Amino acid sequence: MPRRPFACFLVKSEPDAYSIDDLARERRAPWDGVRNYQARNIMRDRMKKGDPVFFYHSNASPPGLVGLARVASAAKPDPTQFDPSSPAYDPRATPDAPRWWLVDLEFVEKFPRFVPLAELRADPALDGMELLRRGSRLSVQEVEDRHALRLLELAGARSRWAKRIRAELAARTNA
DNA sequence: GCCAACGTTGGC
DNA sequence: GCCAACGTTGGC
Repeated sequence: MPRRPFACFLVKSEPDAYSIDDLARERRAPWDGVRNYQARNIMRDRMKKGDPVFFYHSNASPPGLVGLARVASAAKPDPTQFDPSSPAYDPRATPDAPRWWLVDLEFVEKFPRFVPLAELRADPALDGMELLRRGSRLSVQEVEDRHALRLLELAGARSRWAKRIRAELAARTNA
């Protein structure tokens, strides 16, 4: 039984709250505190262990694409929803009926080239990306193959794993 | 700091 | 089910 082909994703984070450097330091982190149903559904239903995840800095100056991570776990309940001392506490959730889900992310690389939002917007190859939609606020998004391939090119991704992903995306996109 | 766009809540 | 009010996101 062949493994499902990977799908690509993107997460946004405000670097003041949690940056790519934080993930680089921690190596691996639960992507907790997400309180949007669409974003939850993507983590719970779409992300699989081993999928590539682009890391984007929002509310930064300038905002832009900074690195690459990888889904490192299956989806599981977000423990912060049960913790009254957490800002992400949700009194409606119970361990028997969790409302919010997360996956763990692991650090892969900080890109050699930071790609500012303005450059992403100016690139015709990225037309149609969720991130670039007017008024888009979704903090966990799926990324189409052709867009993922372009992002890896623009950022000059150089990790061995990124190169493998890139080759596979190129093959898939041409198929 | 401003403000447009968005998602959620809650009255009806 | 509608929709106004509200809080949040995030670019600029």
